Amino acid sequence: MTQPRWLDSEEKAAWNAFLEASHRVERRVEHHLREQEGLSHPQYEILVRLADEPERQLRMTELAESLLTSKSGASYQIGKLEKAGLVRRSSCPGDDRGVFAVLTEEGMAKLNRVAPGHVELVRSSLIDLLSREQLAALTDALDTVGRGLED
Amino acid sequence: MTQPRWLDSEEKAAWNAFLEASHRVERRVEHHLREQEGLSHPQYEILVRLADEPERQLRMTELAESLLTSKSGASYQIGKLEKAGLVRRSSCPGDDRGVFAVLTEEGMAKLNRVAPGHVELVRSSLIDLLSREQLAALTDALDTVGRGLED
DNA sequence: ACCGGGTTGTTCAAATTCGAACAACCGCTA
DNA sequence: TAGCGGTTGTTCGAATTTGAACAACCCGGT
Repeated sequence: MTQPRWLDSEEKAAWNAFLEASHRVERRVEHHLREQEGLSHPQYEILVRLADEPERQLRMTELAESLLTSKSGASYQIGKLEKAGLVRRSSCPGDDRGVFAVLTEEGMAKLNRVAPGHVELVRSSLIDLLSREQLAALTDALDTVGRGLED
Repeated sequence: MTQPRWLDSEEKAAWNAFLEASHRVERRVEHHLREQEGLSHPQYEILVRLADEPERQLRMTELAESLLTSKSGASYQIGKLEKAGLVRRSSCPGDDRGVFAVLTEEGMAKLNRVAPGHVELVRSSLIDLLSREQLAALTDALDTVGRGLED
C-alpha cells in the first residue's frame, strides 16, 4: 500500500480549527436554546424549515434530508414537537404513505418569540466575531465544502 | 425590547454554510470510522490526544476539556476503549482523586493502522476540496471563532 | 490537626440518535 | 389486474451524550 498523504501543518491547523469551531458553536447554540427557550437545536431548525415553506409544511423525508438527519430522528423530533403543540401531522393527499409535518399557529408564535434570542446567539458565536472579509471567505470555503459533500 | 439585529443575506449564508458543512463533515467522518475502522469519532480523537502526549496519558478532566465534551462522556468512552484494550486507567501519583487514561501499545498500534484511512477521509471531506488560499482563509476565520468562544 | 470550599471522576436517569426491520403504499409492466 | 421493485414513515433495540448527584480527595487558613 502507498504512503498516506499526511497533513502538513497548515492542513492540520485547518482541520483542528474546523473541529474546534464546529463543536464550540454547536455546543453553545444547543445549550442556549435548551436553557433559555426550552427547545433543542434540531427542534428549532425544524420550526425554521417549516416556517420557510409557503404552506408551512414539509414531507417527513424532505424534512429529514433538509436537516441532514435520519428519518427516524426526524420522526422522533416531530413527535416531540407534536406533543408540545408546535407542529401537527397531516396526511398527504394523493399519497397515502406520505405525512406532512405542519407548523401550527402556536409553533409559529413560538418561533417568533425565540428567534431574536437565537439570532443574538448566532451573532455572538460566529457572525460578530469576524470581519466582513473573513465572513465572506468563510462562506466561500464552507459552501465549497457543502457542495463537495452533497450526496 | 429593542429590535433584534436580524441577519442580512450574507450573514444568513454564512450561518447556513457553517451548519451544513459541519454536519456533513461530521456525519461523513463518523460514518467512515464506524464502518471501516470500528471506532467512533470521539474514540478516535481520544487516541489522537493521548498519542500526542509525551507520556501517552492524560488526566480524565484534561481529556474531557480537550475533547470539548462532558466529564461523564469522557468517562464512558474511556470505559469502552479500556474494554477494547486500547487504553488503560492508571492512578495518579500525588493525587488520589486523579485518574490517567493511558494509551496502550495495542491502542497505539490501532491508531497507526487507522490513521491513513482517516487522513484520506479528512482530505476528501475538507482539505482537498479547497484551494490553498481558501484553506488559509478558513483556518483564519475558524481560529478566530474558536478563540472567541474559549471558556 | 481540622475545617470548608473547591476539585476529581463515576454513576445514574433521561433524552437523543442511528440503522435495521417492518408494514403499507406507489407506479410501472406484463 | 396482478405482481414487483422502490418509496415512505414508524418502531424497535442499541449506543451515546448530558447534567445532577455523589463520594472521595486536595489544600490553605486557623
